[in-house]
Amino acid sequence: MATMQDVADRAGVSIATVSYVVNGTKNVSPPTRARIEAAMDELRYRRNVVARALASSRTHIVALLHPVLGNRLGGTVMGFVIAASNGARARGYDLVLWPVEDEEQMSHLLAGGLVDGALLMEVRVHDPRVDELVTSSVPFALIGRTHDETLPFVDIDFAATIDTAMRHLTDLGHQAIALVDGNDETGWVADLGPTVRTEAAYREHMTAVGGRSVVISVPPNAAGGIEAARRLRDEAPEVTAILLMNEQAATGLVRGLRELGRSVPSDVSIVAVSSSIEMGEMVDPVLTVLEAPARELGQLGIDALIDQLEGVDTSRRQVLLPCTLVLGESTAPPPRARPPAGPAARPGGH
Amino acid sequence: MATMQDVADRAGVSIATVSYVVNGTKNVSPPTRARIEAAMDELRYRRNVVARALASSRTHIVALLHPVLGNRLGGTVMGFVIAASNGARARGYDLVLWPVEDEEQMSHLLAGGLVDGALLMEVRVHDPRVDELVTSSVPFALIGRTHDETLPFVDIDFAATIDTAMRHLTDLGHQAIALVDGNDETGWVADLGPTVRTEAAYREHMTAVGGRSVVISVPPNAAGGIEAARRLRDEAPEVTAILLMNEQAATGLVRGLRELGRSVPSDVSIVAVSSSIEMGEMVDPVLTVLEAPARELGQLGIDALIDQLEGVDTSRRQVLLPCTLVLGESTAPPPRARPPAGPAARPGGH
DNA sequence: CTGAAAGCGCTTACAG
DNA sequence: CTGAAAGCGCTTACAG
Repeated sequence: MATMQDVADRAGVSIATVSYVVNGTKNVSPPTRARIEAAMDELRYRRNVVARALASSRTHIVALLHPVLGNRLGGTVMGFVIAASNGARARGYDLVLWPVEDEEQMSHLLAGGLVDGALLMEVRVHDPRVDELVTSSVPFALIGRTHDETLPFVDIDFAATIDTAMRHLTDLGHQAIALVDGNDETGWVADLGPTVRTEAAYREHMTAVGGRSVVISVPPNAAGGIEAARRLRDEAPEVTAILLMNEQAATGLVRGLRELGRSVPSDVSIVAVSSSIEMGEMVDPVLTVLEAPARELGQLGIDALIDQLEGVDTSRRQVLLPCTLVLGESTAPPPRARPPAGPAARPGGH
Repeated sequence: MATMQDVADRAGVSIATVSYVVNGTKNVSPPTRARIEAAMDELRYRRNVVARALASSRTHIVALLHPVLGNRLGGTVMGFVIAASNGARARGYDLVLWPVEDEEQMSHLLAGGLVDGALLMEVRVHDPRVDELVTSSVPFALIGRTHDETLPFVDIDFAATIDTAMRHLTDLGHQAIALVDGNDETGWVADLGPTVRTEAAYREHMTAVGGRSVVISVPPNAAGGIEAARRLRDEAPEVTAILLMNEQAATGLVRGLRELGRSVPSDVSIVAVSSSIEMGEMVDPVLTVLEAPARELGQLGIDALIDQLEGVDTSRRQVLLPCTLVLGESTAPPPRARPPAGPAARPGGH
């Protein structure tokens, strides 16, 4: 591996001058620059990133902190990770994945000086990692928000998203709408920003329209979905539409409903919130989803972090993106609102 | 941030001695060691990993090379990434995610000296990245195999896995068994090791038992599944069981079959190969799956790489792990082999 | 068992 | 426009 000194020798200049052209930090006369570039080509020179990091005290590496607990499936998370990784590279940074158990381990890692900053995902409403980061001096960016909404963040606009979902269902004629979301033994899922904010937006909407809020929390799996169907029958049989914030329970829910004699969408409609088209297609009937802007969030998150590293004031940057409604086959008018099938039964008909 | 020099000053020793206790590279007398450890605690010393990397020419970072093209959903990939990341940390390494378009970009990145080695995923049978790596001197490990089976690797044992699947189906009484796998415009999916090896093992099995091989390749989505159902009816109506190597087409396949009047599992059985329990649960009926050992592969892959970095001879290490059969609801005896329902119809009955 | 010193490959004021 | 030189914070023969 050729070093900068090798290039300097071959071009007949000092190592400093090579550094200037490699980094574009100072003007170098065209002839000198040409000689240096030729030398670099001939020697296939690649600047050693470790040496650069030590000398400049900037590693150009950023960490993506992912909680070990939360390795949920979900195309959303994967899309987000990949977008962040690509976005970092596009700006000359590398993304390292750091599985972080708790805030203590996090500080430990951050103190090693390997990374210039950190990007947090799966942010909880009460997130000790964030508390630790604000007291430390490590630059960071959040995908999601804690309860402290004065910090910068990029996140899904849950209010707008739930609004869209509700409008879609209301336009179809639904009034009794329930929310089915996720839960686990640790309480981790229940404290996630998306869970909390979706529920808040849902309750707010129901209160505004004078309806009753029905929230059912079940584990993120097929059994959870079946349980949700049963509890809905027992606790709120009037419900004709479900907001689903638990994609892994989707198939179980459809199945549970069917086993109780209710089919989707003719008896009950389902809208999956903050999901993906791919996940929606895994269900029969194909789910109507509010597609999470995973790639956009990944990109915006990494941009916020890198902007900050490069001196841009991001302290006031708070970005909210809504999910996009993608119609599937799981939503339809509620039974009573639907016009009867044949002309014979049409009320007030001929 | 305290430096090693700060620690040395406070403990009244030289910086070299501090380095010896930090790294455990030389014996240090108990009293000296105690003084140094106290100083480290008091100063909250953390060794600067960048400086260590430059001095030792070992960064303790390894890259996980993931093709940008192949950002497929799939719990398997995510599980594997997380296991590799955890496994690396457990051995004192960090994993960086590198989205790599092609082998040229890969070499470029590797030349920067940031990583000690690379772990490849989504290995294709003809993989230019691997060709490039063997000619370079960068240590690497493969999750998957190319056509060149003299290289070390860790991979799924497709022969054993297909064997298990076939035995399960054969035990139930199936004989006409088809393979439905994946395909895309680029041909990328078709060249993936798992696709190629599953098909080879399937054909071999069918030939051995004197059956006809039926292979249907469709896009990895709901429409693909529906297409597969139609083609099966047209091209091989005798088929009573399907090996599915395309989890994203699963729901479409079940649905397509049903729309053609064939239900799962009473008319047609399905076994999903190299899938996950989570994905199987996304389908109704819950799929019988051959669960991929994602976490084990991630762990073994990272271990192979790190062992190599630490001087262990891994040149002969080839590990194959079978998938595990997890029974769902999608497999049952074929229609004709099943005993009729009531005693009235029992052949040879009273 | 401990230390002085060279060196890893760069960046960056500073001087000319 | 170009260069000499200090310095980033460690590791590692080598010497004692």
